[in-house]
Amino acid sequence: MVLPQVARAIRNDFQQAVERLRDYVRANNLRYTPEREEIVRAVFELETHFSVAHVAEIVRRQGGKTSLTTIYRNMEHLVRAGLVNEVKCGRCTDEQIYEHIHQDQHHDHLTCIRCGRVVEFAEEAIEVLQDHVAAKYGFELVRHHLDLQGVCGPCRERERREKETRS
Amino acid sequence: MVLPQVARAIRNDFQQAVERLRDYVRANNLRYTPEREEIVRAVFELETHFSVAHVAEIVRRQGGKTSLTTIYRNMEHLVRAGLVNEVKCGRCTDEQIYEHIHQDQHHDHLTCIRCGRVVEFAEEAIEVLQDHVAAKYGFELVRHHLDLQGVCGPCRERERREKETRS
DNA sequence: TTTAATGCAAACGATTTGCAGCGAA
DNA sequence: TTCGCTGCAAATCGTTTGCATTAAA
Repeated sequence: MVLPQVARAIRNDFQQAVERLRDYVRANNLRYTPEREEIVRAVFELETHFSVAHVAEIVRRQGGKTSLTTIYRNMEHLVRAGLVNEVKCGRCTDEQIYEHIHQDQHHDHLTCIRCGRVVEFAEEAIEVLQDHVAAKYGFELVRHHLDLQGVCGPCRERERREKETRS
Repeated sequence: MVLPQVARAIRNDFQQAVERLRDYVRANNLRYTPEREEIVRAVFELETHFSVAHVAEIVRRQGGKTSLTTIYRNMEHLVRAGLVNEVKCGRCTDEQIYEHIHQDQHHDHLTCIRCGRVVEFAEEAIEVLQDHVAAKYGFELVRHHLDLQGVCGPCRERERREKETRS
């Protein structure tokens, strides 16, 4: 069961997202279709990391019939509208993975290469250094992808035990 | 025309790579085939960033007839052998892009989202912070992918001029 | 001799595209 | 009424796999 405050947060994110989408649509002379709203609703039902296939699943579960094609065609708009980000993470080779953007807050990822667990973190000092680096090479930084990959505590522990058992 | 010192560097990298591959093959009870050497030779003929298709092209250009399938099957080995890295960069959605590893030196990427130019950089301070972050969450850091995306100087300049012309 | 490696063709799976019909503005 | 949007089916395209054959060790 979803906790009340979480439910509220999801609802708020969804409301904000719809708002943004409307602005985006208006600003670009596009059309606000029920399919688009259905997609946004599904997206914000999902955990932060999701694929197009996940979105389609939720859409169907909610009784929607928006086609896969339409979802694909709209992901690009959601990105441009600032609702979601494309994620480049370690084990996302086949499908493109996306994540919500919550009130514009930025974070990076720490991925466990054993169990796949993903931790999100924000480290201001790293951001500052990145700006310095970009400036040093004459670039104006627009965005970045940082994926730290390693072995998480539990997995290290497990591997330690396994090694012990073996010997 | 390739400068002498560059040619020498390429040759050295290739020699070292072959060495490594032999070690890897031996250590894993695999076989050292002419196809594998052909692939490594092609890989080190290429610019640092390349795809499987690029490798195939060079192989063919050099008169080799190693199949695409075999190249695919061997890229994984080259990665494990420490000869190349998989790269996760901004505009590499469709194909997997790889890069050479030169004497184990590490670097990150700064990509221009307009012209696609890629600058490699190494920033020790960022690496240190990454270790801190990983440690904070109980992770043992194995590797990371950092891709800074922005607009490079020339592209900003060009856009500035275009805007002027328009107005 | 053993069995990993190769090449070909077929399979796959994610994403894209052509096109006819639909509907938001 | 216009023209962007949708759905379907077919097309793409990078990558993987099954299988018979070849060759390294």
